[in-house]
Amino acid sequence: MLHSVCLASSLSNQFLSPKLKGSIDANNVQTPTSEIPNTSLVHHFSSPLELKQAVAFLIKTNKPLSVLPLSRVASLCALTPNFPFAQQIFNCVDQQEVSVWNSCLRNLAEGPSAIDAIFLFHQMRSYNVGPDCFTCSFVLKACVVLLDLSCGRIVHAYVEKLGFQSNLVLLNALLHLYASCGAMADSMLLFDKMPQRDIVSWNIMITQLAKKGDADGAFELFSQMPDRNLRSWTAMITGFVHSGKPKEAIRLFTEMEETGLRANEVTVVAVLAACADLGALELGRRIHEYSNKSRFRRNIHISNTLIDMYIKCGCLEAAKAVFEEMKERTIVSWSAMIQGLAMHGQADEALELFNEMIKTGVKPNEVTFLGILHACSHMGLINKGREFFASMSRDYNISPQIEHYGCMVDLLSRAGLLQDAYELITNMPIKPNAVVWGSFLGGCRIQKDVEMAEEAIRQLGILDPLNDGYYIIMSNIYAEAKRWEDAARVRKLMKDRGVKKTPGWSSITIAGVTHEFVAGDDNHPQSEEIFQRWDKLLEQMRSKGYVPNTSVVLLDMEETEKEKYLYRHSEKLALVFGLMNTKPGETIRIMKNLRVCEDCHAAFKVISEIVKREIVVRDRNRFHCFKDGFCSCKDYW
DNA sequence: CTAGGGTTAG
Repeated sequence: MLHSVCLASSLSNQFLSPKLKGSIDANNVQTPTSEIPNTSLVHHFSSPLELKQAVAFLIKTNKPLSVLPLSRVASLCALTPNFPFAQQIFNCVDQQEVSVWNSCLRNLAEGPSAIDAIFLFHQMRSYNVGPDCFTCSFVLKACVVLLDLSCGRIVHAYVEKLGFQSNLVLLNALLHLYASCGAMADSMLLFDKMPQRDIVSWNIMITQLAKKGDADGAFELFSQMPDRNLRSWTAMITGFVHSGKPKEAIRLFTEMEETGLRANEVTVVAVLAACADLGALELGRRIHEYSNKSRFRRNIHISNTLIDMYIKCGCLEAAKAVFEEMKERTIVSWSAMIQGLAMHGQADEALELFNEMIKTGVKPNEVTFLGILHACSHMGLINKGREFFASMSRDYNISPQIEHYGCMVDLLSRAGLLQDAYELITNMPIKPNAVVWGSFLGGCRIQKDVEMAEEAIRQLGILDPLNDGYYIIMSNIYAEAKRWEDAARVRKLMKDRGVKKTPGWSSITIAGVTHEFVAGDDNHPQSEEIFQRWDKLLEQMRSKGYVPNTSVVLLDMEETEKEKYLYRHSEKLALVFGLMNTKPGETIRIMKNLRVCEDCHAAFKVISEIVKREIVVRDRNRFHCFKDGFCSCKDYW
């Protein structure tokens, strides 16, 4: 961080004049004892007082002032007009020397106070010092950090005025700046009219387009570019992941490997993130091995992403193993692990981990609390949840965001405290969004409270009228209350508004091939066998006391018809297919895009006992791990 | 002497 430039030879003569030496009375400044070679103070001072101490220390101990890092001295003085010696010190600097300004700018732009670089740049202009291309480069860097578009435009004007139009480094920095400030049109315009481009120009555009969610546009550029390096591939893979296209990300990664390029740390992180989204455990494991074999095995980003990948693939134990063997952990590692335990319904362990984290001296952030609140919500720990919610602002000065309120509403309404939840919604300082009302609606369904649900759906009709999920829940609530006309009315409303129901699907991956099932699916080549196997299983299930719960079927029809529907739910098809195509005793892993259905949940518990297998289901909210007739969610979900 | 692009938890 402190790459200060020492102009060793010239500093004592040119920079700190005898006049200055005289102006600091070394005997009146408290300095560390001279026995300690206080290199840290001499090199790393960050306040005027420390600079004063450093100068006094050097004078007192008869050391050359030339060891002081010029750029720090100058930037400190330039930025601290109240410092009594600032002007004098500053006057000793050759103010017309652009390299001195550049050194200061570089340090500031790279450090935590990029805003000072901008300030210094303006001051430099007021001293009538002409910027050169390095000045522009450093200032642009600060502009990107601060998203300071207007300063960036000033620099752009200099670039034009000073004739740097063909300097690719500067043009690329401008591309980056415009795009990251949201001025994508300016960025594209510049990109289009650039006399020439290099690989960096293309990579910037790919990254930025993908960040804006335009993965197709990014891929078009990726396909067009004349040359690609590892960063191009990585940028595009990351772009697909961020645009919710993990399959494309993995396909591209495979293609990259075929060209003979080897993934580096960043590529590995991107691919692991794709595996996490897809639940692609086998590939994830392969990448883990590859990463361990490579020299970048101790990369903290990779470990963090591995934790997330294993969690999202349902391998809590593997995630724990990665977490345990990390030598250093960041808040991301802790938060990911806590969130993972929450997703798997292990609230006690999540809270334990939180305490351990606090003991280690790591400060929680807003994401950590989201994980903790999730844990409480998934296990119905009402008082603990309330306590943590209060604690986050009181003890850690983190004000709850809309997501935290969403968690609390979920926690309260799921636990049956609909009134408390409603009060929280109406009293919260932020305008409740669709997610908040959606959580409330979900609670209403569990509590079978039609009236409250109607209030929620009114709000949701305004906040998120195109989201099919809310209509489905409402219609479900009516259906469960046997209010078929109302249920039909909601369905019609949905149709009138042109809202399409998201088709539910479940998938299972066997030997690297992912098989997807939708409800009633008879397209799979093994459909007949699946249905037969299910009928056999059903007999065993009935003898264990399984009774089909036809109330989850929304349509008004005969009971036997309902059962038929029920038995063709996508998760059941995927499970039976899995049982048929894996070895006895092997864990079955299923993914579902929606929440798992109640009847399937009951059925899976019984089946896990009959077939003596662990069945792990990842639904859109959390994991259910079925084993010996029980589910890890303890039926609270 | 000095400059530009790709990374993790919700």
